[in-house]
Amino acid sequence: MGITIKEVAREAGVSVATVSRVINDSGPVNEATRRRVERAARALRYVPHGAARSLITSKTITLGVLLPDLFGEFFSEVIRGIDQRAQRDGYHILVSSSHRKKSDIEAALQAMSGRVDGLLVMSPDLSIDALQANLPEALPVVLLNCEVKGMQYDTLNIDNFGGALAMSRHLLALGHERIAFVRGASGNHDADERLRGYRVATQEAGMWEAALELDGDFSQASGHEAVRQALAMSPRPSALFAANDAMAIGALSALREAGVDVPGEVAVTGFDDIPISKYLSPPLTTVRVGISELGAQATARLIEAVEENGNRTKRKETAPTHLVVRRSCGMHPENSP
Amino acid sequence: MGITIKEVAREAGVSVATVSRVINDSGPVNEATRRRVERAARALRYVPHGAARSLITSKTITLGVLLPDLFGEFFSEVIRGIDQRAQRDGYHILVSSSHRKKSDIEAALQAMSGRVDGLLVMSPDLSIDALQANLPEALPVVLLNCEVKGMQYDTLNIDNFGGALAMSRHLLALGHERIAFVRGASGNHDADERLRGYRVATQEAGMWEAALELDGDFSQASGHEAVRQALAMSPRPSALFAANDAMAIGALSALREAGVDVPGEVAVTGFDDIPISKYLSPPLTTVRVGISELGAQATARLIEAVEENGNRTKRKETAPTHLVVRRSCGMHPENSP
DNA sequence: TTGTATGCGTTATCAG
DNA sequence: CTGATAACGCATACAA
Repeated sequence: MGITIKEVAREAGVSVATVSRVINDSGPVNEATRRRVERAARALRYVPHGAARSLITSKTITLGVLLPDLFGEFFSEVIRGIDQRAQRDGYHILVSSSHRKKSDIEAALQAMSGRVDGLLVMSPDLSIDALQANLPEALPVVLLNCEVKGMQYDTLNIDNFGGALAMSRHLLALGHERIAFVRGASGNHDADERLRGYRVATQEAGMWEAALELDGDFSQASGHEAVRQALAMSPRPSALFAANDAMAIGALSALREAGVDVPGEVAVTGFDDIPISKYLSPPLTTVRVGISELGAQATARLIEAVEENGNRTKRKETAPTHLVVRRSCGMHPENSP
Repeated sequence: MGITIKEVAREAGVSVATVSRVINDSGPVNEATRRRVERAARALRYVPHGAARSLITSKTITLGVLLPDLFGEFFSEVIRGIDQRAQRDGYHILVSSSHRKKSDIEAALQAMSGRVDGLLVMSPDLSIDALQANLPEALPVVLLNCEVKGMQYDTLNIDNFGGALAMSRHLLALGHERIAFVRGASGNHDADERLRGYRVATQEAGMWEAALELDGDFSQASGHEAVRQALAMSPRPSALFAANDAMAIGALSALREAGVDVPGEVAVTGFDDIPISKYLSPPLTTVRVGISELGAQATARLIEAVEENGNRTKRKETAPTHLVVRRSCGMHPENSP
């Protein structure tokens, strides 16, 4: 057990109230006394107990972050954006990831209660119901890239559909007639929407073909594998649109191994715009979504809700906002087939 | 404010003690009563208040993680390793990063107190003194990749020197006579040690030359820039050893832009072995350190210390361990100049 | 099997 | 300016 405020008070010959005033710089305190208290605190290596503090102030200066996984640069970027914004406003982040089972999520949610002032949730598999059932009524929540089922929570979504649609149209405009698409993880909301964008674009151009849709799971390895299938097709696709950058990178490496010229023979595009994309050769063309900004923006919204909540203004006087992050395509692969 | 145990007790017509027993499954309780309590709890959406719980049990089931930054895949991997291990043992992680100023670190350290059961610190710039001054006496700490100044804390270090030494010797053994080295961030402990390994190897072979040491700061951009300098030299180096993978990736892209064949004309090697390295073309040769395992191992050690600490066994009955993570080189670039 | 009462370390509200 | 003292929400000896 550490040193408590009580021991500091005794050491300094004052009451705990005075020590508290000195520590928090709240209320008036004689300069000499202040000095005595500070010296005592330092001598004893006193550090205030966070949990006790939270209990009485009902503030934790901490934001809970629920993530599905921590693989690859995508989540790294999201966390970075979140952390940066949080830090800027003096908040910490309590991270919990890799929740496969529903019970895991519930446990995490429960464990967060009383330890965080707000919650940032990015869990495609999580239902709103599960959230509601395991969350204290009053906790502000921002949903990041979750399927919006109700309107009760603030949400922030990547424009998956629009991005994929625009990129597909772009490729079509370049004259590509056979565009292969590497799907994301099955059942994943992002994956579904991107696929939908691809389908709408290719179907409206009369270029859709079931065989051109390749399996994938967002991993580099699956992108690598998809290329093998694509190369076996005849006629061979002239463009490959991967549902995320990681798969595009895997695809790129497989194409090189196979001695296929990129983008000469096959154009490759991704989705996400993770930082490393710029340093690949050739630079990966990708739908830009501003990942870290996404995290930062969501965090900003959450903090706003948290502090607003602090004013006990009945909460929810402001309607939930539903933002969609616009994206732009890196319109790069100028090679027409 | 959320629902408290008291309200559940009233709703169920029992005392708070009974509710507590039901929630924690501690102590005996009549089956019928249990049912009543559970129903009441569910009806009210009761979720125990974490801070209050921590206060009385002096357990937070949370590990604090102090990181210097969150850039790139390296830290992403470290966090992943930490989080996985933590989760496996039922702990959460409270992350705090980007501490440039000393005051930032102190603030973070203080804010963690009472909110975590142990601390994982990876901060090359942090002095042991600063740690001691701002940490409760009793908090278990594991230092990850920090310069070991004293023996008071458990530490886990990458074998930076050994890895760089081995890689440099490997390149020399392949016949390279002019090996350029891209330094890491100045003042960084890891960077210094890797540089030292390179120097010892090249000097003992009589191949060291001041001009071959290039500036860098661990960023991809700096690797990119370093290549421009290297290419301007004459005679041109036949190998480039970057102090981390990110810079090696930047170097790779610059070399491609310049039309230089890798590894034909210039061999490129890195340090860290971040996951993406495998998918570059050509695959990046790198010193393998098992980043996520590093995080996992450190976490395991910390949890051990935490739980040992729980038994109030006076703490520190076990001597601090100082592990050095062995590394191996990816002995890949078989091209001799 | 259940309830009462105490205390965890702080901050906040009042008197003095 | 300072000091008692009551919360905060919960777990737990101890009584019943």
